[in-house]
Amino acid sequence: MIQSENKLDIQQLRANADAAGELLKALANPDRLLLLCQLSQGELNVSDLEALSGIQQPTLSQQLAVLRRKKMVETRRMGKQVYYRISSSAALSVIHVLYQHFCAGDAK
Amino acid sequence: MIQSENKLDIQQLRANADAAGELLKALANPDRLLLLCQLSQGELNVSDLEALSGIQQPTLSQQLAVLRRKKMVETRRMGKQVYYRISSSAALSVIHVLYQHFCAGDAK
DNA sequence: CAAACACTATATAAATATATATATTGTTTT
DNA sequence: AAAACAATATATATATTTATATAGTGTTTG
Repeated sequence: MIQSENKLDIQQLRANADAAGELLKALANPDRLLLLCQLSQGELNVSDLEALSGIQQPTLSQQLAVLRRKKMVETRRMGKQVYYRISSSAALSVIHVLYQHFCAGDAK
Repeated sequence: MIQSENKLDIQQLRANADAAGELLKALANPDRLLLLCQLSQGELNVSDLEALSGIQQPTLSQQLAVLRRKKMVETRRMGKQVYYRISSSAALSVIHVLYQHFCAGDAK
């Protein structure tokens, strides 16, 4: 039955689109992109991120909380510092593509 | 001056993050992703998109309007039909990456 | 030119996200 | 144990997005 196969395809596609949409919503904010861009170079603690991004502390914590909640990052505590790293390979892939398109031409 | 160089880097990064954020915001919705996914295979008119996506007409028009406004797609009229195609290469790149991560394992 | 068709626009209520200020929780140092 | 430090949590006003209903525009057909 072509009709029902087609239906299934749409449902499958929609499920995928929902999942991909969740990922993009987690990334679709300049602050969070900036943070993930820095983290794509390796693990950093919150003070590092604050200095490298120029994001003020309350906003920083709020946006890091979003990234934690949406499973984009994982953390590890060492003494007073909390270190962040990217935990989503899909997020990392998107960050790389964005880097190509939006940062590749920048002077170093 | 290391300090001012650093400042410049942050400003440049932020400008890039703003631009990339605009792109992701345009994509960060399941309906729009589904539409762009279909369009990544080639040009389609609105009736095609409605059938292929299962999105109801008013929502479809609203989301197509968003994609037009944000310059993700371009259109061309042929008689009564309006044909859509992806006009943003950055969007296309992101769609491809998402396909790899979220659709690659699907049964055909 | 009127009806049908394909599509776009407007309106509005509800849900989410953002900006910003303030308070709180752990950890180390003295 | 108190002070200082690094980070998280809460609160709230504003803005943006989404869902949904309804109206309108441009094109072809009879």
